[in-house]
Amino acid sequence: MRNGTKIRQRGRPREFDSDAAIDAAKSTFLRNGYSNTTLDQLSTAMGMNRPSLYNAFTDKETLYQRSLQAYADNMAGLFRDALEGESNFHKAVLKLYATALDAYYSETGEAVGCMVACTAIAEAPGHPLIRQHAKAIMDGIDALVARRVARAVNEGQLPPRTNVKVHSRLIVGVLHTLAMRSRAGTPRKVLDEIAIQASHLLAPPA
Amino acid sequence: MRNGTKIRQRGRPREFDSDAAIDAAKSTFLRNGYSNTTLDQLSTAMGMNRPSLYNAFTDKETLYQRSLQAYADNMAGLFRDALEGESNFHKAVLKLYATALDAYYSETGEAVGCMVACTAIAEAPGHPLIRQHAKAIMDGIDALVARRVARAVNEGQLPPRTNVKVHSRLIVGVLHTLAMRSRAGTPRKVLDEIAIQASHLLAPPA
DNA sequence: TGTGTTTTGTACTATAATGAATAATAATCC
DNA sequence: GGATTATTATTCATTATAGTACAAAACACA
Repeated sequence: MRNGTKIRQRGRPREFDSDAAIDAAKSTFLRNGYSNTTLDQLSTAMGMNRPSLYNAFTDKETLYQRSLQAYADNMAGLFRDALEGESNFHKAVLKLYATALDAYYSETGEAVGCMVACTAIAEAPGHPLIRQHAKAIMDGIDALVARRVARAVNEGQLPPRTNVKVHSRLIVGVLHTLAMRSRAGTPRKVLDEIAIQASHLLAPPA
Repeated sequence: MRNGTKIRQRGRPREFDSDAAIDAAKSTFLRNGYSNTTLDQLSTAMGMNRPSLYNAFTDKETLYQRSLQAYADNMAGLFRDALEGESNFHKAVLKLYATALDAYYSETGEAVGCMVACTAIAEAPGHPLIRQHAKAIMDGIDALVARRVARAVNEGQLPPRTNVKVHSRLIVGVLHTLAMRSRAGTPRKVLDEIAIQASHLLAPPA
């Protein structure tokens, strides 16, 4: 189904690139949230009209889920690279936070935070599917970090009695506050300080 | 203007209690978020029809701001009591987190998290006034905690070189992840563990 | 060249949302 | 009791929003 590797279809060819369209939807949803985004905004941003949009992505909620998953996949990749690329655990956590902040502040100078923490969670009580999806993504990030924490324990960079699960959730918890605060308008400099201090407490250097 | 201490007005008396109405609006907004809440839902929950609602509270955004402020005032009071009521800093932080979790899980068994973190922040990019309001409330909570942290430093329960501002923001940051995770559907037991572990790291006992 | 297939674009429908106009109602003040 | 004032209840106007019907367009295949 993905656009890059697709075989020529039978009928009239699509005039949009599926990945680019999802990417545009992602940015729109990330900025405006789910409920506050209209299909007109989406179809404009995605460069396709509503019937094409419905034909390709079923409806608003499905499109949101697709966008959310794309966002999560991308962020998980970035986080994994940050964590696994550094053998020093302290530096790995520092890099994790720097990577997150780069993403949270990326969109055209306006801080938007994290799509999961700042848009999906808001819809949780009213949209069970979105809640479950958000929960699953958060669990995935926890697990990603847990693997790195377990390695740090094995390599003696964290005490052997460390509760890996809980400790990972605390490390991820800092991502949550960074997301919140960035979207609230806190200057990046302040969040850099928080990230550095957090990495000292949660991943003591040497 | 508040209802409890009000002098008899001239015309027909109001049939609703202002505080109770705001409280109902608060619950509705907290659960559904700002954009996903309709004025019909609000007027039903508040037990008044739309014209009365508009007459009393101007419009949706103003009503939201009033509700948000009421929520923030209430939570700030609870947090202050939790922090100041305990002379032992570790226990104070534990109590802070327990207080927060009680609130995040309060509404009829369904976890709703924090109104600021989970509904106001979502609207931040599209509604500058809500963003500023949320930022101000978060700064207030930071300051509240900072006072308690400064006291802990003075009383030798934290090292003298502690960066009070940053450390407070980390303590508050744990509230953010608790809010996120509760609304995502994480069982309370898990969040209790996170809270305990966080208080050990951020407010070491003795 | 013609047929079948899928997408596009225009236009439309039904519904839901915010907000307001108006008249009836219930109190105070004189 | 009559005037004044503020609130309530009904109703409505305007806009916008999600989703769709239908015909024209652009391709593959034969």
